[in-house]
Amino acid sequence: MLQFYNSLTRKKEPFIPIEEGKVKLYTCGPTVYDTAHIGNFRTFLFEDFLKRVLIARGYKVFHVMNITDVDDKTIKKTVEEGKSLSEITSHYTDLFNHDLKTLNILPADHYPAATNHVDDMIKMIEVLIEKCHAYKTDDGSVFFKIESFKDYGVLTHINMAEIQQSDRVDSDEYGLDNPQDFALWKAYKEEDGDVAWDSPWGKGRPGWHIECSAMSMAFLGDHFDIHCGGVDNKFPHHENEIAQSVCASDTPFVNTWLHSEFLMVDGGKMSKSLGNFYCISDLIEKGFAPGEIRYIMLSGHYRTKINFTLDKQHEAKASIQRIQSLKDRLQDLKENSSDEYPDEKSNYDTALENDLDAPNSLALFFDWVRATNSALDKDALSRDDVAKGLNFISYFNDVFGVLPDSGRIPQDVMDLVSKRETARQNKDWAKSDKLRDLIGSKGWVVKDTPDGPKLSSK
RNA sequence: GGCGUCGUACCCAAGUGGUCUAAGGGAACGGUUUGCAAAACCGCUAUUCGCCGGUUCGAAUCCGGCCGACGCCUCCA
Repeated sequence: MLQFYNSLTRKKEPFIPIEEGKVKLYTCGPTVYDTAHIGNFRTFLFEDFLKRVLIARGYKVFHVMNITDVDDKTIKKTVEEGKSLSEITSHYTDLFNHDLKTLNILPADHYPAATNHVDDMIKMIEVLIEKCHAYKTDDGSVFFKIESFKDYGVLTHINMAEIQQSDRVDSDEYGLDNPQDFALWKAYKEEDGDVAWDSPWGKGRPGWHIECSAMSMAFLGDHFDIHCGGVDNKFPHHENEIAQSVCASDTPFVNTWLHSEFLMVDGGKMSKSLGNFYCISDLIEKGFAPGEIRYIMLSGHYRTKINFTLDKQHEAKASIQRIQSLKDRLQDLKENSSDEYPDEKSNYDTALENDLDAPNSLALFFDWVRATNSALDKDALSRDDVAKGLNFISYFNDVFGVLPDSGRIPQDVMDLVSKRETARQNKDWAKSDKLRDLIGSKGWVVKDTPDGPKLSSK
């Protein structure tokens, strides 16, 4: 039984999709004003993991991830660089897509861009005004009236009365009924340049939260199964989404809210001034394999903070290689295929079904790895066990996606290996060792096994 | 100030009332194997779970206090 910790109820609860066998999933995507960093990707990788587990457990997943391509930050960038909004956003959207591919993240069914759904947002705002959940201010902006939604704060348990007294709220917005009311539509300002849409309230642009409500509704309907994001989006973003959506449609909005914790770097916040600010391309340049990045991000539970450090690459590499080398051993012995799995799969599944308990499922998987290696050493594995084992590794990798694609071995490396074999036959160990170093310098490791030399990439 | 998370070995990280003298991975060391390696396997590395009290027959797990780290509180995943 699949169970998730629902941020809304703050409890672990059985997952029951609205429509049997299908899951409608919405995940908050990037704001395309800059390159997404590894903190962003922790969340996207968590969502990928969730989706892969759902698929592995037999659900058909319909996944929508938005692209925020108009907001304060994108507009600011436009002004800074003297480019058009679409030039900026298409550039960073391309980079984002590239990183998704690099990290082997399963593509969503749709990546709607906010600017393509302004009409949907306007319609939704009109409904909210009609129902007296929103009001227009003198400058032509529209705000959501928090008071009008009695459940405001269900997600974050925020007490609006107290916040009002907080020093941190600077009321630079005039004409609001309540300083906490949030913008659905922002009236055009000089600094917006040519970024504007016509609306019943005049020229302007949508507020941030409304896009997710409008687009999730457009693709997934009023009421759907799972909505994910990083913890920092709980307030105000998701709280506001709930308010808008519920008030507009008069139906429940999302059944299960899942939030992933923050990524820390070197024990603290990632920041450019500390020099610990990394994007995916930075890590690839530093020699990280995509699978290693995935392993680091996925090996901690999604609801705990993980601390990213460069030296974790070593750990990830070693763990992945351990799995890969077992796979190679089994592959060499494979004689038949099978649809079955080792018995250990059942506990592994149970761990994943328990709120995506990746650390535990990894531990169980490595238990099996050791047991299987041990059996192989004693030559005690049947043909069926070999086939089942390969299935298990492939099933494991369907969810974690950390094993490297089996790369082709370059011809020059193959030649060096056969030269070395000749040297070894002649017991010319000095030459043999030299050749091994040379092969190593080309990025490959030779292992001498009773069945001859085996190559693996470093 | 409000809300919330966390503190387990050299490092990462499970476990949340008894089966815990605490999984799993990395690292170090010793051994088997190997021409030497690599990989693999075996052994070894916390009688103890930030500290102090309390509840209980029994706590890493519950309660209280303290110390420490981190996050959110209007646009940051």
